Amino acid sequence: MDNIKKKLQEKGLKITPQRLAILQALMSNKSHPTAEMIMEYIRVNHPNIATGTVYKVLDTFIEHQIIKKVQTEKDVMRYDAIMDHHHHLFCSESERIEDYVDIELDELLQAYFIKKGIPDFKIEDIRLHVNGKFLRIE
Amino acid sequence: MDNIKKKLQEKGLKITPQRLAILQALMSNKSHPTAEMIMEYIRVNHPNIATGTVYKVLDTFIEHQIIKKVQTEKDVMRYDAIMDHHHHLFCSESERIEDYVDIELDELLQAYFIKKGIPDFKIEDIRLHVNGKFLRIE
DNA sequence: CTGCGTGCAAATGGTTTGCACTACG
DNA sequence: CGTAGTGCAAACCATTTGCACGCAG
Repeated sequence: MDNIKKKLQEKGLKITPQRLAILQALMSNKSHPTAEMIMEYIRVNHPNIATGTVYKVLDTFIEHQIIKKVQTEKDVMRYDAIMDHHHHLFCSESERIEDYVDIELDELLQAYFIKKGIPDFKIEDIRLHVNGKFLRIE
Repeated sequence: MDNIKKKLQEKGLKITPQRLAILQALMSNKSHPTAEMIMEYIRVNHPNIATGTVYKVLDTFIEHQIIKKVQTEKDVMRYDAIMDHHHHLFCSESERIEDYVDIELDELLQAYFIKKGIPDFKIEDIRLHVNGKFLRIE
């Protein structure tokens, strides 16, 4: 929790109960929640938080690189508090999205593109979208 | 153009001027247009087409696997008529999205994941989101 | 204190929907 | 002809915005 406060301070952001609640929700919840899921989660301890505030706080976090938006084919945005380089596993049968970390793969890709390159394109970042099915229920 | 008609017939879809125009627009336009861009493009020859119709046609095409939605971080959907396996290059400075085909890479990835696998996950499809900058203006 | 952050409610904008009408097969 | 497809306009719904108030620094 102090960890969370420090994160805000480092970025020069004011510490407010709302921001703490939202960031804490995102960090405890690794399921890449939507704005609505976050609101539901924090509403227990934070009944009066406004919808607009949640979106504003999320935008602020994104601007300051504390969280990221996750791309999906649906029209609801999902948010991710893990900023280390990672890929995503998308379930083709549900809304489930999980992180996938694989340093070996990253090195393989890096080596491949250093050797091969893409014409007229400067690569900054490569993310895999792995679509498939989870075999274990969670 | 007959090619386009055949595509619709194969899927058991009725051939209508609207569908032909929309599919033709998508196939001639490799820039992954939004619904609005498609409407603008076909409005020249097709002034009376309804917004709702465009979305319905696009949804029908997606259902019948004639086109795909492209994932972006923005809240507008973009559409892609190229169904062969390919990856995407995203420009970090503009809205430009280009296709990236690389069989060698696909083979590399396939070999890698056959060997390594992902625990409790059955991979169906892997797409790279390559973020970066285009060095040549188009 | 001073202005950034919040709550609220109204506005926005891409997309969807319902229904009567049209036209493809 | 019968039904899938279209046009139109209203509805939807996630997200944004404007503004007055509140609270962190």
